[in-house]
Amino acid sequence: MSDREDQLVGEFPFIPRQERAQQKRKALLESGRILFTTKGYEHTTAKEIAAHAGVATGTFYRYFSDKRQLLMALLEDKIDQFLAPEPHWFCHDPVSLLASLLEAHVLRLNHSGLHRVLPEILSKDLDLAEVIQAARKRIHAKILSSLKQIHEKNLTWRDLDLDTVAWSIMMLFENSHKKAEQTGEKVNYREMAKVICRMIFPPHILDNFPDELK
Amino acid sequence: MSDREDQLVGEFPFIPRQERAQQKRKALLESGRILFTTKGYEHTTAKEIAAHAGVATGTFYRYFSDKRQLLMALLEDKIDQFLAPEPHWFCHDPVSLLASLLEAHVLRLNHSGLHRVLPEILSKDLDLAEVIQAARKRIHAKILSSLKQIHEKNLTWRDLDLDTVAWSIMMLFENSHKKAEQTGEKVNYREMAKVICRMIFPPHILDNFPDELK
Amino acid sequence: MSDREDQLVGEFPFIPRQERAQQKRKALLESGRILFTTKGYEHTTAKEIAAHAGVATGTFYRYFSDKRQLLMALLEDKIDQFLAPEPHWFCHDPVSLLASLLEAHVLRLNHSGLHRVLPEILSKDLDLAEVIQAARKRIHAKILSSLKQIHEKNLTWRDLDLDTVAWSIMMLFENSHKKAEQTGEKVNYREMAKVICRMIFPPHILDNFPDELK
Amino acid sequence: MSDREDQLVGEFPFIPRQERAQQKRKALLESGRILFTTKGYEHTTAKEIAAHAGVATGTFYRYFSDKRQLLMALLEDKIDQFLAPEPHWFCHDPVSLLASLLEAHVLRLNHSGLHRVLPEILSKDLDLAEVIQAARKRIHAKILSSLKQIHEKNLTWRDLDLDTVAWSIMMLFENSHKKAEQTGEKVNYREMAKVICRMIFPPHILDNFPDELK
DNA sequence: CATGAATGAGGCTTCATTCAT
DNA sequence: GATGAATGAAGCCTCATTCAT
Repeated sequence: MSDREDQLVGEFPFIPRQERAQQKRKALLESGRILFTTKGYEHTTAKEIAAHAGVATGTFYRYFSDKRQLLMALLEDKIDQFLAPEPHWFCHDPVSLLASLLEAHVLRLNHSGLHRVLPEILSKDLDLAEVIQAARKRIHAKILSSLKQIHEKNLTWRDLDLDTVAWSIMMLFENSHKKAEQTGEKVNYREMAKVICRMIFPPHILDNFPDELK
Repeated sequence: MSDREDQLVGEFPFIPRQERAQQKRKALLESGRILFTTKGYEHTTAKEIAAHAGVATGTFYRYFSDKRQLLMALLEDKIDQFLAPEPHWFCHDPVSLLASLLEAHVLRLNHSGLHRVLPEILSKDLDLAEVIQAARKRIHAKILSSLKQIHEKNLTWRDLDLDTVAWSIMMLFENSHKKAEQTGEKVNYREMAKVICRMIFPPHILDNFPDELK
Repeated sequence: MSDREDQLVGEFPFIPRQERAQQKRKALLESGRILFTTKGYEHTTAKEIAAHAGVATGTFYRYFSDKRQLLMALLEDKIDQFLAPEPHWFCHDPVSLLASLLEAHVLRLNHSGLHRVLPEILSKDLDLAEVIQAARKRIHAKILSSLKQIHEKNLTWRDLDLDTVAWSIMMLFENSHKKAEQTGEKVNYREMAKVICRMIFPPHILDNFPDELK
Repeated sequence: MSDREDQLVGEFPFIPRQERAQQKRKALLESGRILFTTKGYEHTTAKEIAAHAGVATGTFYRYFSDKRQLLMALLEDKIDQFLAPEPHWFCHDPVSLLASLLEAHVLRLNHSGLHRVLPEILSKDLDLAEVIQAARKRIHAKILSSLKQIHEKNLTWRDLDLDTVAWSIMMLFENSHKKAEQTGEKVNYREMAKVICRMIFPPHILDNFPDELK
């Protein structure tokens, strides 16, 4: 933000270079996001992004070395969002917890829409594929460790294969947005959460979550 | 080589046009499949496919109107495979059933590899996206109907949301191949099957599947 | 050459693929040569060369990977021509010999005109610069060895620095075409040859070239 | 730094506009010279020159209408240097004279390095080509007139073609720097001078230059 | 005056598709 | 039918030059 913004109201609008530039950069990012998610990555050209952002083609290249770099900038720090959040089971009501996590996750996904671009690129961009792969492993490890904690407390099915459950949870999260896309209806996150919980907890635990975790 | 080649010696070599043509067509399809799954759809050119199939560029266009059509021909009748098979629960051992279904599913996927091409195209090819969507709905309906049958027989959790479970099963099937890709290890289909079964059946049913269904 | 060319005269003109292709390649080379020498290398675009050759832009890239490669193809085996020929002094009349060598050299240069393109590229294309440098050393060595032979026969100035003379001869050859360009008149090669001979031979040798060399 | 900076301490720093401007202009010229000679004219961008000179891109265009004009400013008054100096034969030792002229010439050339840029532009810039051409004619005329003077004094070969000799001298001067570039060694200017003198003077003159010219 | 962001024409190159042979 | 050369539209990117601040 400009130093001057907190000055007198009504002053002649002055936006310093950097901020203007940042605005253009942001406009380009936003245009890129919109076009990528609308038409697909390959079918979007740098020229189009620039035009959509209201700048000349050359301006695109002032801010991004190429289309890929713009995409990377869009994905930066967002990758983990596409996968799944780490659940914390220390909660008296895992169903509600998961339901809210799911909802938040789907909202995040749909906010940027970038998750729809990923599949298109992963087959061609091995670097990015590796990054995603690594992120998935990270998330998987986190979920696994969460599961271990409750498993040690005897809260789960006794013969639970934690690795498989963790992976299943991750998959259901990653694809949770597709349900709405498919049916056109609003997703019932609570029901999804119940299904997930059933994979983990025996009914007597679910029905009466132990007080010591509250 | 044609089946007819081992016919009478000295006979004028006669391979019906259609058969030769079909060979070329098949070669093109196979080359397309290999290159699409290897390098991605967009990054594969018609020329490359033709070269890989050992025919001229122009020949490609005799058999296929364009690259997209070749892909469609490849996908033809295969789309359902990418999604999930319809399970039949009338079986004394649902875990084994699902495990074998899962394994067969993953083998099918990896056999053609075409499921890796789909994500790349769906964002651009709305027609195909619709086809896939329709297929998914079909599969979903089938799984749902299967679930209904066992639900009516009181074999499942009483408060099961069949729709959500059907969808979850479908997602886990659709993505089952990713686990191997991620971990590099062989997938334990039995454990995955157990997880899925847990979503459906209460333990007492699972442990002792009723005889009347055998 | 086509198999059909030795067939009946008057047959429908059929030029096989390869030959046609070679014609296009030659047309592109010739167009490249003309445009390079006319407008300069940098100021000539691949598109222009293609247009001048009467083909589409893409055709250019079927025959040449880029502009540089076309130039290299033009220069191939011509580089030595731009420098200087190796004189053979075993001749009863070195002036006439040099005069004819000079004339032939200038004719060669002006035939292709490519020597005018070289200076433009040498500063940017270090690979080519090295090739030229090597060629110059080769020529220099040849001239030097020629000079040594006549020096050993006591035909030259006694205190001749052969290296410097060889180099001077090479420079005068390399630049001989510029005289015509500058004055607009026809060059008097004989006078130039006399000047060169003066650098090498004392007058009594020049006036009466020894018989044993005839 | 300005000459005025060492003036009175505490004085308001006053550097006249023109002087500052001249500093920038000089910096741009110097940066242009360095980059042109290093990377070639076409491969140097205005932005680069400005950056190298530590000014903004736009500033470049305040001082020079374009890249070409900067080059012209660099060449201004230097063109004659690239060609050859006018020798004055009224000297008791023409070899030494020419040797020192040659050395001075090569030093001048290498000082700016701009002679390496010329070839690149001549093919495209007909105006400059004409300027150079004119300069060459001027130099040629001067050398010719020098030669005439000594020719009239019977100091030269009797059958000297003055025009050709003048032109040869000019060529050897113009290209004298190349010898060092090629061999990597230091040039022996004296030997070069001897070669040139041999083109002009008969041995008895060279060995015993007449006193009346001293 | 200085700045450097913005412009957009223009060069390079690829590739889906056509078509003469 | 088969061939593969030819096409040219379209994408990528650079850079000389302008202009608002």
